[in-house]
Amino acid sequence: MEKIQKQLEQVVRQLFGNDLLVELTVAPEETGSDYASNVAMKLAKVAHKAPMMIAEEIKTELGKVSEGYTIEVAAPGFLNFALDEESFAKQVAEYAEVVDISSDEYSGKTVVTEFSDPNPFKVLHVGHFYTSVVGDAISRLLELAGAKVVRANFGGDVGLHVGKTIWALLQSNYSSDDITIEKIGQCYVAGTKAYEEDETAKDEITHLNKVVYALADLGEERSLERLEIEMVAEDFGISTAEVMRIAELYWRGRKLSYQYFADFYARIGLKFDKYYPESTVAGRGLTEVKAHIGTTYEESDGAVVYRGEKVGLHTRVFINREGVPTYEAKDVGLIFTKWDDWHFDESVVITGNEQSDYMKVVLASVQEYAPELVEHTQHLTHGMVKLPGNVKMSSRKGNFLKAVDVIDMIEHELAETSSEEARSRYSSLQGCAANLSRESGLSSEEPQPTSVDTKIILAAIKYAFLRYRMGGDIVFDPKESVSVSGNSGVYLLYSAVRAKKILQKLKNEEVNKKIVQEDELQYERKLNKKIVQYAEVVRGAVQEKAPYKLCNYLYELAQEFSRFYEHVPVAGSVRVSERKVMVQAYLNVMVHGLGLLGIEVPEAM
RNA sequence: GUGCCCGUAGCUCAGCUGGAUAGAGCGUUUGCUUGCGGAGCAAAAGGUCGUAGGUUCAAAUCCUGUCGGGCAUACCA
Repeated sequence: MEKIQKQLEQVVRQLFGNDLLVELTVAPEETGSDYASNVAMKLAKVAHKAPMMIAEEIKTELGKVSEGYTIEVAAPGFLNFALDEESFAKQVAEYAEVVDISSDEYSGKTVVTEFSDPNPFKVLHVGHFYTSVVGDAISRLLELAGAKVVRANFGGDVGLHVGKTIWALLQSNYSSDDITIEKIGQCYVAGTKAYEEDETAKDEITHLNKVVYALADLGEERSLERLEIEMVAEDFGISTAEVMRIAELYWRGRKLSYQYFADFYARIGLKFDKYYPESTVAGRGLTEVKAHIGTTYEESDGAVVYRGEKVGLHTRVFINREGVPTYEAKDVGLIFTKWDDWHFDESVVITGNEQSDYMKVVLASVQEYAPELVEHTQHLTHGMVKLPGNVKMSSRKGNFLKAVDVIDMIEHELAETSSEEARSRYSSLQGCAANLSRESGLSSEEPQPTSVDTKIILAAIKYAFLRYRMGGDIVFDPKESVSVSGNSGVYLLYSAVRAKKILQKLKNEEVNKKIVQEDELQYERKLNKKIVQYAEVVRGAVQEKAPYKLCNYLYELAQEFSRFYEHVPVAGSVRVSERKVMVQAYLNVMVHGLGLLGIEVPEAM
């Protein structure tokens, strides 16, 4: 394809002295060709000639150098290219050997990807699952393109939500020994409710929040020292015993939270290179913002704000009137900290789209005094995860879908299946759901080696998240995601496993000649055509940081293989050696592509 | 009010740096099981691409208006 493109560009330049962008696309099926170009029609305007005539001229000229393909002209001026069997065979044979599509677009570059970003003291919900899967897939794509990727995770270990939670924990008289991640989650909901409904509670929480900031500033060790505790107690006018309790609850809860995150990430096969708790960047953010008061930021109503209106945005508060840095200032601190840590060539931040304008304001402010950091930063956003039927989830009320619930839901869906036949078909999946639930007790930060069943369920979920274009809300349908047919991860896995089975069979093959039907060659050709497009698709997916493009391609590829599988015998055929190459190439591409999505292919299903 | 995102088949989505008859899956209807695993394959029905204009040889795609939905819009993250 690249060869055709180059030759075509050359001819266009030669004939028309014009180096406009020559586009080569995959030709529609009915044309019987493989690739198509519309240059002739684009040239019609500048050359003042009929498109068909231009196309014919190009065809004649290109025909002199063309090799391995034939050219046709179609109304109203398309140039269609059909590859010879040998050209296909050669390319497919390369994929059968090894999938080598690494590009150098990012070679030698450092990219920091930031995603997932859960807050300690809050529960991981389905949105974290989604953004984690998407962020990891994008990271993998960038790694393939040669980048050194640093997966970063930014989370609010200080902030109002912590104040609310600790307040409720104190109200419930919990000690640091008997809190669990579940109790913390419940107390966050209770604390939020009190904050909204009870003025006294609101004041207490605001005050408590400042105590927590002070303790976090000291760090775990110092904040538990007698001398420091006495000073904090004096500063905030509360008893040393109370400070002690708060400190213990805080550090214990924080530890439980980070362990809970690590456990979850390990279960889904993901590992972060760097955690940036907000407490570790808040100071830096405060310093940067304060240093630019009067130039970039200004004081207003006792707070420090940035007037986004001057660049078409809105005003946001960076330091509130209590002197506490808001999320804005912490994000400023994070940008500088990342820069100091990695000197990134690119920083990719992935969050929900509700933060779109927020991030613009933060970046616009930093742009004024550290433009080089902002120029290398890209903010990607995604929508919310919704359930079928437009079910809304509210995290404030606590009635939302937890990340682990996703797995439970699938288990539930499977159990609902009523027919005897289907039940037995699903039994292995049920087992794996149970397996995953059990694994929740594990506490290793390394990604867990996954069993066959776990691979299937993770594939189902990850694929269900990744197949949508990023940006808008997505609908997660548990039923469809484990669906054994259609555009699902399970379907892709199944098609790959079938290919494996064919290859295993061929190891002890007996030659049993079968006549090759004419239509079999059509299925071969279609499969080959699809396989050969892989490198191009990956390039596009990397460029646009769009894993969904890869998903779409892999699904179409699996479909093409399934058709081939149904209609074309491999074992025993006189074309067994040629077909073996195709199957091997298909399997290699599928395994490689799914790998880029963070999905593993099991040996059997 | 202002800004951003979205609107394509009953449902969920591709297609959007303009190109050939707008494509998939689910669901519905109908076929295919001595066969490398039927967790599959084949086929049918289903569309005024929200709507009205404009630009162009050519518009789902670009521009403008408009309607509908979502998000953001000062001390949460």
